[in-house]
Amino acid sequence: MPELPEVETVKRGIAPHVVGQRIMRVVVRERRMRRPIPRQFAARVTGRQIAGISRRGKYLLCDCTAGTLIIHLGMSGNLRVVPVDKPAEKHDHVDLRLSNGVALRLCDPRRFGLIVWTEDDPLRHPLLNGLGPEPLTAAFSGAYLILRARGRSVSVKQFIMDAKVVAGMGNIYANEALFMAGVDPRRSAGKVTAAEYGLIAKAIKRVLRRAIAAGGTTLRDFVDGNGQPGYFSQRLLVYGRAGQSCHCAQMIKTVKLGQRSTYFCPHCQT
DNA sequence: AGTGCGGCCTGTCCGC
DNA sequence: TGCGGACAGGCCGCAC
Repeated sequence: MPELPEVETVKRGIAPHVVGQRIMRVVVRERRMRRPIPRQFAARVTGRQIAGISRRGKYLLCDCTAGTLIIHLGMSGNLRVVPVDKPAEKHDHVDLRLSNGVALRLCDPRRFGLIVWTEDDPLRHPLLNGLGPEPLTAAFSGAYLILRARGRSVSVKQFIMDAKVVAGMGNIYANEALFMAGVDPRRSAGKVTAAEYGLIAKAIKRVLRRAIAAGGTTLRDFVDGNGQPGYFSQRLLVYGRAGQSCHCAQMIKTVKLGQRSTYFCPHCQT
């Protein structure tokens, strides 16, 4: 499931193949995504040159001449560079055929993802407008978190998974970061101390950087822009490890917080 | 405003 | 072997 490190991995994987290329042809095989792909999509996008690829939270931004493609991979999406004549398989919904003979192919079995064309400032687009700071920037810190957490009663885990608080934190890395910070995910966000938020912010940055360095986390189906899995799953400390022992020898527990599976060590996280 | 929950969607896995 | 159901979860929209 692509979270921030996986999207960053995809971005780095596809960039060398697509930046500077022209979109010669757009093939839409399935319009039903989180937002239906409009009829005019192909006509709007065809002929544009790709100037660069960037990322905001879990959104990929494909900066083109006079417009931007905003792409989200949802739960199950992947974006790959393939030879233009490679036959499309099930769930290969969109191809962008490029001037260098490759296609950028969007595949998304669960169709939770989206691809949107905008000619306005993409960062002002309703999809991106309300996003919190990027976790790997100086704007994201313990001081910022304690400020935002004032009066919040939700669990600290739900709080750091709130995209309005910080962009791009998904379930896996929220669990890992709280373990690394030694903070119990069930605690109310408003009652976590400033010192603890300092640890949480540092842990978030550390786990995301490490995951990016490992090429992301592949649990079942994540592959990068070249079809390669990520290796961070081997380094997960608590996620998916209920019933196994923590390094402290205590058993890792699981509970549901906001409908999401939550993993923690009752001994290490207080 | 903040909170909680249902819905979207398919593949996988488990138990019967 | 087949089938139903639970689960995975990012994000949105709705109700309170």
